[in-house]
Amino acid sequence: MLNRVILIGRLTKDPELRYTQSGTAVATFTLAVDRRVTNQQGERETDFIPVVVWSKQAELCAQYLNKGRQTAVEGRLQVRNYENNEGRRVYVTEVIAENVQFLGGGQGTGEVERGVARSSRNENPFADDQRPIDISDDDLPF
Amino acid sequence: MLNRVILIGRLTKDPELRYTQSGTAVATFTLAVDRRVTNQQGERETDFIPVVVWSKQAELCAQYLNKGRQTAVEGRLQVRNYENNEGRRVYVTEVIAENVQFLGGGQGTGEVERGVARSSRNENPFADDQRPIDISDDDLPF
Amino acid sequence: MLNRVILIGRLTKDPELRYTQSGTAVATFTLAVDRRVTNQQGERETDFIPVVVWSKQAELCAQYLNKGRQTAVEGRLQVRNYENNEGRRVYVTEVIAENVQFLGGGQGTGEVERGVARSSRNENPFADDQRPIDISDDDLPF
Amino acid sequence: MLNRVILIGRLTKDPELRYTQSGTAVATFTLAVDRRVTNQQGERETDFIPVVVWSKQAELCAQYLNKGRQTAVEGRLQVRNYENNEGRRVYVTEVIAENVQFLGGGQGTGEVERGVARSSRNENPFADDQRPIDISDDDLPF
DNA sequence: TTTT
DNA sequence: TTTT
Repeated sequence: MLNRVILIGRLTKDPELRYTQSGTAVATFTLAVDRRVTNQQGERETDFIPVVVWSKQAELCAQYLNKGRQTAVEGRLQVRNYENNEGRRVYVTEVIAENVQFLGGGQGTGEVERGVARSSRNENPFADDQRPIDISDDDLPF
Repeated sequence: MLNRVILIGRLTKDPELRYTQSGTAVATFTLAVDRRVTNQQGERETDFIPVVVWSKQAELCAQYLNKGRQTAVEGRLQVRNYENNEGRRVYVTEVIAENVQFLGGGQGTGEVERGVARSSRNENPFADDQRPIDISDDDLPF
Repeated sequence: MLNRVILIGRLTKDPELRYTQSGTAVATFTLAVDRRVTNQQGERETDFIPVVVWSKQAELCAQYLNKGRQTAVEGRLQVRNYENNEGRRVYVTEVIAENVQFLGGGQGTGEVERGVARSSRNENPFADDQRPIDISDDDLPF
Repeated sequence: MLNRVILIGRLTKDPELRYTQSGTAVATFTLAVDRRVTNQQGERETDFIPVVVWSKQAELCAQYLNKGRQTAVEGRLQVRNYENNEGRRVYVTEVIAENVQFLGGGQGTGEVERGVARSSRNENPFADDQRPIDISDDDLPF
């Protein structure tokens, strides 16, 4: 009925961009989100939260986001399940992003803003490669 | 840095109430949250989202919530991991509730509102039983 | 960049339904939202928050919501300003709803659930009256 | 019952820091939040949203935030009203911040991080001045 | 393993 | 499997 998630954190790696059979773009990345309070040992823990972005915005993420970049994500929680190769049902909880804001930088720190093309600085195999890979169109949220 | 989740859904079962070694109450339940859009087969899917509530509010949940009850939860996303008995690392994503609102029973099931004591109508083994069980105090979010 | 509001409260009156010149429906109502904490005098205060709903959902609100009904609203904060008849600039802050959930009547008032037609029980002049009135199409959020 | 606001925007000016009679710090500032969609004239409008921060966090805001700084605010909507000098009741809607995240910068863009003392670069009369001023302790949200 |  |  209502399902809303808002996160601000940093990417643990560059996003991965894939395409469904029907050609829809999907980007995935993990956000490291520090907890506000320290634990009983006085350490600040971090949650690592998987994020999925679809369509046009997936391509923008692949183009402008990279490891360490501070990012805000607004979306909803979704639970997928599948059978793993040992025949066990595995549950995966992800945030399906509806709005992604690229932070950290703004006034011009990041390479993004300084105009360095992303494809020139990393090994992302999807940068120039749009071949369809193994993601079901059933996972499309629209 | 910022981690906020807000859900409205219905409990799939009565909440389970447990106590850590140090005596802190923990309630757990699953919220069934319908998606707003239908899928490509025209069906409305549902996400089943695990919720954890601590302390005083855990006891209130055990007392007033029950299967089917419509409920709003405000909290944060947390990812725990542990090694299962096959030696595999399992990741569990849960919503740690900071605020739970008991809403109307919808079609009017709500025994809560009609004043029927919960302990008289179900088999919840924890209703009268506060013995400590196997939850680590390390999981305490405060 | 990011602007998200989520409220659960009760309508202080039946919603008002109007139409812009171009025929778009607009519903407005005020949500009474109790604060979670009491003030220094030990009283629980309430915020009265104006909500605006557009289009199809405006008509659903006019049809199904009424005074006292518990409701969840998800939307964004918007600040309008206009000059009043004394030539002073007045600022109006409203929540523009994107998603409205009709919740259970709580104490069991919910005529909605009991199937009593809304138009038969109130004086709302808009119930059978769709004449355009004075709302600018400039206020349309789309 | 539930009242949650999350904003990301930029400060229109440096924050103002004041103290209540009883010595509690209060910071106020306005966040400029761009709308995601353009209006019917193709322009991107901006909402200017007043934010109030209390206590320790108010002092941190006065110390580290300044005009133009990108900031995330999590809090709740509150509506105050008072009688103006013409005897009219005026309603003021503000976001009471519970969590403020200083963005834009991070890796060292901002003067904040480069260690330039705030008091040396602006005229804020409160920078070295903690005299109590006219804010009622009744407005304290705790 | 799921709620209405 | 993790970010600053």
